[in-house]
Amino acid sequence: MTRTGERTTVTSAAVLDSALTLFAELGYHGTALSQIAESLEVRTPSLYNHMRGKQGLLLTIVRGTVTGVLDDFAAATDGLTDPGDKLRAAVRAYALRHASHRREAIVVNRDTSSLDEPHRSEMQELRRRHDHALRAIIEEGVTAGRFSVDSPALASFAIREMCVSVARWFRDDGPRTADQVADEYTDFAMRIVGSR
Amino acid sequence: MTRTGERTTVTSAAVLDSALTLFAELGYHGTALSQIAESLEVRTPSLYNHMRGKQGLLLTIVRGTVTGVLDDFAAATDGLTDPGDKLRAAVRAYALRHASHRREAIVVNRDTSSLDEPHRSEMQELRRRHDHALRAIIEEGVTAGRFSVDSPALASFAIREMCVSVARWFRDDGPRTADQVADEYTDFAMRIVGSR
DNA sequence: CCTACCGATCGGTAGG
DNA sequence: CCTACCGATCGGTAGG
Repeated sequence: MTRTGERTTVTSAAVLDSALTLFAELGYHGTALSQIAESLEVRTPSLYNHMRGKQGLLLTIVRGTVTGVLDDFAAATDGLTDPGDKLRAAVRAYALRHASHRREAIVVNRDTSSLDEPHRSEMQELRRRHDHALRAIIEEGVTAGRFSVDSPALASFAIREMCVSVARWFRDDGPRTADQVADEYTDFAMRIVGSR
Repeated sequence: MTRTGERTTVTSAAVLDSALTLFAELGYHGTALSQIAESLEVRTPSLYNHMRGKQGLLLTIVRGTVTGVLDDFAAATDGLTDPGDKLRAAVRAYALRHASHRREAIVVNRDTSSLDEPHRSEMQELRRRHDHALRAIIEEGVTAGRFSVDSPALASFAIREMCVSVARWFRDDGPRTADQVADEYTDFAMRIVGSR
């Protein structure tokens, strides 16, 4: 059935996946709906059977990713009480996500600001929530005398961005698995906060 | 002479500065030349007396920044032989630049890929050169038994992106000076590589 | 799923 | 520095 010129019915998931790839590569404003249509071998108007519009695609991508990050964080740290254990688990989950959902991470980081209001503010608020949760762990560790860092805020920024960068260079066919990278970045994070 | 409705003659530098601000805020593809013109209180065609075109603005920004990064690196590490000293100096210069040239850093990181060929490849090559130089210091330190890190490549990525992130949150009117931030990030870098 | 088409806006040029 | 204007392309709609 998979012969040349075949006609695969387009689905919402396929449109979203194509948007994800193109937004990640060319940016939201650098991608035309005609390119998404072309990659799916349909005409642009046909896309409107599977999406609300260009903004809708971006919102779906961003919302799904930021809520996923928050869910990851909650699941990873659930039940843990030691600040070291919590930081390790939180960073590991965050780094792992950036290796396994590279396109999503790139789009969220570059294009969340291209969302129309009120969605932009909503999504930025959700991102801040994760930011604060990570910082709280570091502050907790400092207070408990387990971490040694001058500014928890700076350490938190540094750790976050370090993880985000994984999305930009990780390759599935590279020399390291996502797990290995996540482990190594977790070690970096523990070193940054001076864990002992 | 600075009364309302005044007519300040537009210069190339003014066009570039306005482009820098708008590209950093809205992205290259998200910025229209009409917005740059509006911010300078002239009509769009007038811009062409001071630039080659939109691509020319982007190239000027990117080229100036990446060569500046390379020059910073050379000046900072010149004459140093100890890997610890070299890494400290290189990271300090890189972090400092991201605090003091925020807009440039944001544009280079987000929009270098929007450059037309052959400039895109040229600029990416220059960025790689800095990348390799930083990594070489780490490898040197590991070989000399001064640093302790599993993968110099991963550590190098982590340190670079950590510095880049400074451009995204640093404020001149914030609680920390650029120097203080650079110092703290340098310490983070030394911790990441396990300097001893 | 398509063709036909919309108004808006884009970067850029002509010509003064 | 401007007005006038260019072709191209954008996201999206009508209507089937």
